Amino acid sequence: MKGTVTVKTLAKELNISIATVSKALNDSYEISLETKQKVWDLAKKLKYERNPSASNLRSHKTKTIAVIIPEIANNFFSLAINGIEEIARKRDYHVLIYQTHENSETEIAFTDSLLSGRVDGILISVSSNTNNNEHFKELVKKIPVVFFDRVFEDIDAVKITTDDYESAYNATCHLIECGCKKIAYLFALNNLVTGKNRFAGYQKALERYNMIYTDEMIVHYDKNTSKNYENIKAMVSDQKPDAIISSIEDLALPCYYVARELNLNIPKDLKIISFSNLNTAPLLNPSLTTIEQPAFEIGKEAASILFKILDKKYFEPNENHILKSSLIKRESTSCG
Amino acid sequence: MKGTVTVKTLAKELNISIATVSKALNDSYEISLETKQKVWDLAKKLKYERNPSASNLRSHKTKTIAVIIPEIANNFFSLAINGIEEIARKRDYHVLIYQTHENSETEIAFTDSLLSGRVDGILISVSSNTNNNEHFKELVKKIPVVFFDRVFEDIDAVKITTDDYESAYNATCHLIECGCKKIAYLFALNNLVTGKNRFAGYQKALERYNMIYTDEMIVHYDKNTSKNYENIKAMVSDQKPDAIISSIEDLALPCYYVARELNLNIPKDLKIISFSNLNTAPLLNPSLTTIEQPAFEIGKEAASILFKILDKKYFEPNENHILKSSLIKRESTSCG
DNA sequence: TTTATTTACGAATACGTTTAAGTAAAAACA
DNA sequence: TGTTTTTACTTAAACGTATTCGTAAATAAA
Repeated sequence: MKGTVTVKTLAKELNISIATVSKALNDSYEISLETKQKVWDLAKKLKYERNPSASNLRSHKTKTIAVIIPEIANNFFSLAINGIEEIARKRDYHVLIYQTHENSETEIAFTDSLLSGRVDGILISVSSNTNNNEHFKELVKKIPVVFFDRVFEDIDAVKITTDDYESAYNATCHLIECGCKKIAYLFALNNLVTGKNRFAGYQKALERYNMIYTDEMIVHYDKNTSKNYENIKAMVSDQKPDAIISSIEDLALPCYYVARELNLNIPKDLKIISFSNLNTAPLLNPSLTTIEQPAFEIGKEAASILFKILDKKYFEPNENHILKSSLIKRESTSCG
Repeated sequence: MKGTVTVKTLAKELNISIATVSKALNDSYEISLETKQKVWDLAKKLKYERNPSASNLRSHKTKTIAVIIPEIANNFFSLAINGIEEIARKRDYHVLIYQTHENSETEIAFTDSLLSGRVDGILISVSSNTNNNEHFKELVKKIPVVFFDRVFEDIDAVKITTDDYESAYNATCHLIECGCKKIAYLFALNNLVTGKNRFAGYQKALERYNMIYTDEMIVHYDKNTSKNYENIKAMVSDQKPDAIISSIEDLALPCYYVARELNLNIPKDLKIISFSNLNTAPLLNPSLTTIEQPAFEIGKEAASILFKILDKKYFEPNENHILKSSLIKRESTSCG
């Protein structure tokens, strides 16, 4: 690259050594303020930008973090990235994005490739059909990793989650208190604590009110979008539940279509409640009762913790930070 | 880093030079298949991962692109990133994300910092209050850049846009044909061709039907969300339009709230149409007529073109690729 | 056979930065 | 005064890879 301005350029121009220039740029105590100022001024004038590759190679710091998520085109994850980006920005860190599309192999390929020293740390929300946590157990030994929202239980790393159990429990109670007798459940993330806790909260609430569920009332998430629609439709037709709890946003919207198709009135014939960060929830027809996760805050928290680890100011890897979700009651569960 | 496996490790193990190892890893014709195979096998066995910093430093190729957008938590942009990521994935490229939050200075800081050789190319959808295209004129001389959706007219670079003029024209005609007599316009992106074209399409349609608009019927986008709501409400109260065209999604939802507040029935009293990629548009109350941009395809196209440029297989920088949006008519504009 | 060409590799250097180690001069101390 | 310490720099060696150039052996051409 001709014309590139490097430390050499600055050094030659100022008649000092490149070491001095480098140290001045890094605001080292070894350099006099006078010299630093000269270097900074010239650097600004010549629009010097430190070559990140050279810097990384020497210092082993990349000022880059990776975010691995299932899907970016999802309200929850894009809000989380928003939070992550905000924190990264303050620290002048760069953010790499990787989408797994819920594919476990892709996920492994990403994490493996990130071990080459491309990033300082990783934020990950694991793919729903990952059941191999052995791989992650190895990963966390090699590079700082913070898990958020979709996490494993027995991994020696910091995890940021929401109160999945409690919020599912509360949501179910809300339905029961509205008089629902048969509450179906749309099950997703079943091999992650996230999904397990949500389901457990649902179960516990039923138990408390001496209610039961059968396997026929549970619809499991399918990668195939139209399959999901079909499965929900079949379940609703067969079982005729008077309420549905959806453990993820993607399964809530099909419910609306199913209700229309089967001529069921929401909330009269069928009440719906879903984990969701849809900002149009209040405007839906009818407006959707949601369990809203603090997605932005989760992102911020995850990134903050990661940076604390990178700063070596944090030494409790096996900790679970739990943020509170909020149940926002709307028309889709209005009583009577 | 102790224990890191480098070319040196492989070379020592196989009793060959590091040059040979490096060439073998890059599948050079200079190396015999036999040797290559030995290197590949050992690399796999030892889980060798090429150090990207060292590689970049030497080769000046980063296998990384940057995406600069106003907001990630926006359906259009997250879908676009999705498309970009898909293409990048196929090429084993890494994707850095930067959010400007519609701040022009942030935008300039990002692009400047990216000139340090951190990325091979840039995809950008410019911030709405950027009116300084001089900066971008300089930028495109220094690094491959592809603009998408939010673009400038007179920049010597490839631009990927949608048929903003035509789709705004068609949308306006649709309203007029429904009998609307007074069509208000929510104006955004006014210093970009994108915004200008949309407005021009609106104007042209009115003109064709010998209709007029006054400045009072135009609401300009404000950074402040609640201001937007207030401005729209004031305009609707004062002007009593029978239809609104919103040039961006963010201004469409406030219309729903305003209509509720003012007790106006959509579509009877007020028809609404908006540029939008909301996947809940069909489920809103009432469902929203949208001009839907092929966001995913725009991302794919932008990334594809960027890679062609990086491959030196593309030499028409000043070209505008126009993809078609689709007008999806729903209840918010239903006639009679 | 001799000569020219091809094949397969190695030595050495450069990419731009950081940093350990060394040093002269200035300042502080005895 | 001489001695130690501090200040402000410089020298030189890395970090891990890619690449130019050189070369010995193998093959082809004469």
